[in-house]
Amino acid sequence: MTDAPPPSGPIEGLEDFPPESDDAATKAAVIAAAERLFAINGFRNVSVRDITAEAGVNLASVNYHFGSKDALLFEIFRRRTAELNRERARMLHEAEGRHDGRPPVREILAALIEPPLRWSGRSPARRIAMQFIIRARSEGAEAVREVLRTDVSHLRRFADALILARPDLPREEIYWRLHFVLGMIHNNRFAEFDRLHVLSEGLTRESDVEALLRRMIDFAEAGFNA
Amino acid sequence: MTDAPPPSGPIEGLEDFPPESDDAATKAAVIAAAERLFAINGFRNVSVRDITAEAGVNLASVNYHFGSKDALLFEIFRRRTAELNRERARMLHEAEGRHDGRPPVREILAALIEPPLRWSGRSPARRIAMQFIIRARSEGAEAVREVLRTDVSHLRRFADALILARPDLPREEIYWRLHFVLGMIHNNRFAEFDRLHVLSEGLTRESDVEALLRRMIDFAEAGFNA
DNA sequence: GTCTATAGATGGATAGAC
DNA sequence: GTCTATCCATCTATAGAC
Repeated sequence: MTDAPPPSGPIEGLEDFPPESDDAATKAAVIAAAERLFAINGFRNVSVRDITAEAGVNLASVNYHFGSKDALLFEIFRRRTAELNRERARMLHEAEGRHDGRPPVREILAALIEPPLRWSGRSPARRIAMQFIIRARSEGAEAVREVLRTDVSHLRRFADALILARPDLPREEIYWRLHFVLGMIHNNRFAEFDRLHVLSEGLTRESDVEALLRRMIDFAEAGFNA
Repeated sequence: MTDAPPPSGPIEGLEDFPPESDDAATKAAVIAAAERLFAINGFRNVSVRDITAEAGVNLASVNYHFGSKDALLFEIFRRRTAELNRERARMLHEAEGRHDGRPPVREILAALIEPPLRWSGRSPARRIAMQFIIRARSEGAEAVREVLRTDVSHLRRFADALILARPDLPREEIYWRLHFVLGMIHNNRFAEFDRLHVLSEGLTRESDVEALLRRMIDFAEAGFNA
């Protein structure tokens, strides 16, 4: 399963969960290892044994610190999505500041799209975190799916901003178009990029995040203003 | 796992795999049951025991007829996607016939979007089939992912048609926009619809397939022509 | 070709010593 | 809090009688 378990020393992806005690160091190592393995191999292909081996900690520590494998996944998912949505909210807030509380559609969409895109292009740790979120969304256990189905708090303000920006559109239309934009975002998986790469015979390069970002926002804005 | 194992009699979803012999009847029952359970509960939450119980056949028959659980999933996936892509190809072919071999962007996108959308809205069996495809795409085993990554034969003619329709656009741009449209399509899952329903406070009704179809094509066309 | 019984492997979780 | 050893449930896959 894992080909290159890192020895000791600083663990990739740890930067966002700085250990504050010896206890927290173990938790952080487990989280970093689990996030990486889940992101790369998928949830059902990673066992607790894989995680603890990769983290260089004891097999029992997952259950000791998190309660269960599912609870571990859930905790990582909540942390990462909270972090991501904070970035999005901040960008939206800034756009509102620039436009008297009524930013145009393009800036609202940029606030929604940019953070996940930048995560995908920044450090390896960030790319891992983003792929983890994307995979957890579709492969996660019941708890994750429950949150997905019912927690829309982070989307509410985006929907409201869009309604304010386009008061002429029926609200129903706004929601659907937001749904389409989210679909575009969630489709940014490794596998889909690979496929696109094959189809385009190497023409598409997802590593050029700035270009991809511009393309996505152009497309989404035009669709939204159809 | 399964709450209502159907008794004997015609099995839902069987219509597309008409049994041609007694032997094929068992295969068809297994396929129908597996497709339904996978679509509703997800791949990792359905065991071979669940499938054979639901199908009313012997536990061993999955391995006897298909070789393994993974191979069963793979066979259903191949059948269904082949069927779906035949419909898409036919629609594209017809559009080409109407426009001297160079249909406009809107009709090309319609040929891509309409079949999966109509599956989602037609019979319960078709809706199940569509959800199965969507779930298998993200939860499937290695064989499915391998096909996803490398098999682009069904997309090739759509990409070519789009290039022909928009010779002014860089080909790279065409491929990316096609990727965005595919993202919109793949996002039509039960869970996403549920979430949208919560967000819109019941305003969105995915059961109105005609309206959703028009919305999707409008959005995609505008995005493509940005 | 069906079915029962079970092999064989995996993996989540935990007890209990340190 | 860590670690080893191990329990135990679950599941896929198969052997072998019919």
